[in-house]
Amino acid sequence: MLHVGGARTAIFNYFFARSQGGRFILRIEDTDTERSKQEYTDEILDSMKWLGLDWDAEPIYQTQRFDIYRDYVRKMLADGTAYKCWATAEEIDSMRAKATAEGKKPMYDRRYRDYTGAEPSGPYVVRFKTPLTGTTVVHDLIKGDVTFSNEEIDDFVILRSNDAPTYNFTVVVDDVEMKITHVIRGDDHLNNTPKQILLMQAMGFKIPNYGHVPMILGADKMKLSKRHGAVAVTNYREEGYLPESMLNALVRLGWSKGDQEIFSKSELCKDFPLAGCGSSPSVFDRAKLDHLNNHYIREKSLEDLCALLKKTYLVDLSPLLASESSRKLFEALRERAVRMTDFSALAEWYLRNDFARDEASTKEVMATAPREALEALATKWSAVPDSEFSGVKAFEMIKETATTLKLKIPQLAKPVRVLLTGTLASPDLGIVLEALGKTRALERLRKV
RNA sequence: GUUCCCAUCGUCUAGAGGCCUAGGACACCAGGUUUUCAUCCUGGUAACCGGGGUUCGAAUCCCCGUGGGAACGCCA
Repeated sequence: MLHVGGARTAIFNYFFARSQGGRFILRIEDTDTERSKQEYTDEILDSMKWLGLDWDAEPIYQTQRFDIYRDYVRKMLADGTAYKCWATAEEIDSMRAKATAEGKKPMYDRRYRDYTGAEPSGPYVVRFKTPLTGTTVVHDLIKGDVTFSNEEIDDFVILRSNDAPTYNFTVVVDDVEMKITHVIRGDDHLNNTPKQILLMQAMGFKIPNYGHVPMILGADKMKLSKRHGAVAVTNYREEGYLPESMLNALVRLGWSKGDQEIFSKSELCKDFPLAGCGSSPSVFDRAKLDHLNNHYIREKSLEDLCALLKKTYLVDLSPLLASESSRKLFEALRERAVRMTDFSALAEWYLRNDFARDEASTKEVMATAPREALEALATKWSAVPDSEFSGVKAFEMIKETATTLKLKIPQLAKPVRVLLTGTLASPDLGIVLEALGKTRALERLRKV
């Protein structure tokens, strides 16, 4: 799945590429043939499309380029910058245990690095002959220069015993072959970067620019994981968030431009200064996402909302588009919807006559409801000719009735609201009445 | 454990030595508007991790400490 961290990285890459007039290319790093599945890739592509991160050209799958990587491995073997290693898993485990016991980093002990004897039979991997001395500096666009001592870096595996190349090797080959100018990724990769630079140097490649963005953490400041609730982009779509909100929320995580909070996709495509990236990790906040989502829902036309609700959330609000009065109601609902999934509950009382009621508030309000006032109101409403019944007029009658019977307006308005909508939290009564119309309003009022 | 990264309100952040009595947004609280809830308007609470330097002056630069994160795989 594409989780929010990955999505944020993709967003930074996308806007950086677009704002620079560059190309944004999607590469599927599926070299772990045991674990990669097309359905996972499909979900990622689906999430990218939903966010509106359109990529240039066809995605490149690394599994289709294995021959290319193997050629490079052969070359390195031939020029002595890589070597075969026959160490077994058990041997490597004990090497690491030994190193740890000595207070060192768990590493391979390089026992086959200079091996010149006869090649043992049995499986082997190919390892990179990492320089034993010196330092490697990552000139990071976000973190600045980061220096690594080469002796900290293992003779890592570049070709597995099943003949599949590893991530650190394939990305190096591809970054160069695909002429990648900027590599922007999570800072969990910062430690990989010197390995990749060393490989590039060994193969005589030009080093691209790197930028490592800080991670996104859960509310407990731990690495974001499933126990923090929704982490997949598709979860958020299901929960009723708009791609605009997601994009806006994610782009402001670890990046800013002065005090600006609202950013549109087109604006970011024109201008996305990398200098706006911060260097400390950030916590993803649902409350802020909610706020943004309400903001973007309000910006949508009723037609767009209706189409989106039908397509993605299987909710049909087209009856609300039908008349002037129901459109006014739709507009009022749009103001209060935080998530797209809120609409069906918000509009239910209008769409169905057997709508669900909020039992608690109904009971409470109706217990003290002024029966005679409700009846008087019903009589007044029914006396109005159908063609002259309006929300404004019907609401005026509520006020009149209340005043005449020496009631405070809310004493009558509250029960009316509950009877009409089943809840105390509904839009303006004038709008409700106008949308409902005389017949339905009366029907509900008489259900005392 | 080792290496690397990071450290401003609860959260996202502004801040590139004097403009900082530390600004904005979300959340929260209070008041106002309103026929309810919400919206909307007004106001409020709330932060520079600690200690040393450097400097006339430090949230900003340096060092140490502390805390957090990441990496150390025949995962990516």
